[in-house]
Amino acid sequence: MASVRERLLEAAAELIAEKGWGAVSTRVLADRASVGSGVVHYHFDSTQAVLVQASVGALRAALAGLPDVLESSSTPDQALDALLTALDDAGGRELFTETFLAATRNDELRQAVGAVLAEFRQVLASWLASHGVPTPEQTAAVLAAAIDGLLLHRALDPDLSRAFVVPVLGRVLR
Amino acid sequence: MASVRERLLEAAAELIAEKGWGAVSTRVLADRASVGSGVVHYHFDSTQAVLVQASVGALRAALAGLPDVLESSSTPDQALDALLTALDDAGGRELFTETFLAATRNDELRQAVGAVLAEFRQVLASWLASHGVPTPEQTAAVLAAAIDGLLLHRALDPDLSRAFVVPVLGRVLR
DNA sequence: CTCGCGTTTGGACGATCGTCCAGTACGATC
DNA sequence: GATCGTACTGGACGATCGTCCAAACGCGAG
Repeated sequence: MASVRERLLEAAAELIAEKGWGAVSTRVLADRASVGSGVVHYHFDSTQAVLVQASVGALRAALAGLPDVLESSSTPDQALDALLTALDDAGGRELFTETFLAATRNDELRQAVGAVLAEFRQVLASWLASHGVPTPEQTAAVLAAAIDGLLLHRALDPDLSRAFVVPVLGRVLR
Repeated sequence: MASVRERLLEAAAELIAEKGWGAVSTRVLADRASVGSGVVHYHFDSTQAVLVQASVGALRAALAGLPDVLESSSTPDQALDALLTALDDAGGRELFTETFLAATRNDELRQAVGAVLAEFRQVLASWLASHGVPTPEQTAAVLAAAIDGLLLHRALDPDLSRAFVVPVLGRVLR
């Protein structure tokens, strides 16, 4: 069984995606991790701190998986498809959107998210550059934003499948 | 002075963008509208109902402005630029993202947002079609999602200006 | 002036919030 | 077996939550 600290972080990531950042309370969090409510403030300074660490951790985990996803793709369209698939699996789709939104209202979180996003763009840009995509930095930045928007819209509209999206969004990679 | 009902809806739209959907409370809402706290439940069934009506109203208002924005553009890139400008001005950038996110957790809101989104896509698709953009329906759907993602990322990264974005995203319109 | 009605107020209610803390459980050390 | 420190429990605290309601207000009709 994972440590209590890890269980709390896992529970936090689940609950942010499920109920929204503002609706994750100390007791709901402790219940989901199957621990007493007091343990949250034993391992963390505040309930907000758990949410910040959990969401940033999820972002970093997704970033760590990026090189593998890109390595296994030989064309830009394949990479786009693989990217969408990978992000779909990585925790609830809503987790990333919730984290970005919370980052606009919390300076510490904004800095951490900004750092992860910058590295995401850099990794993506260098792959794009080595595969002949023009203006790789700008393309990577816009692509990152577009993918975030797609994660959000797909939660509302199941028709927005990868097969539907890739042929269109793939045009920015030419 | 606008009616109390209208002031409450305005205040709700402001506060959703400012503090997040889950952090708009009955009393904060009443304070912002400069009314007593009880008046919220005189005009509306619940605090959630105010948020739903306010956010859907803002979405519809943005939709109503779309034809004018498109009419005044002659090229796809111009339209994209005008679209980003218009949405920047329409209430806090975070309002749309918050609304979409809340819609994934509230069936009534999901339906209303889905209807507005469908009409947005349809209007945009027919403009794209008449300006020679291929696969206009799919392009409109992906463009709508990409624009939402850009609104979110721009809140975190001021470098993501229109001049930066349009040349890249404009490639999907070719 | 007085009535009646739509509007608004501010406080009461129980539930839940974040945080804190006295107390318990338990393995390691002597 | 006694002692200790870490990990954890569950309840107490005051603040705030959504909702409801008795009372007061403003104003046109009679």
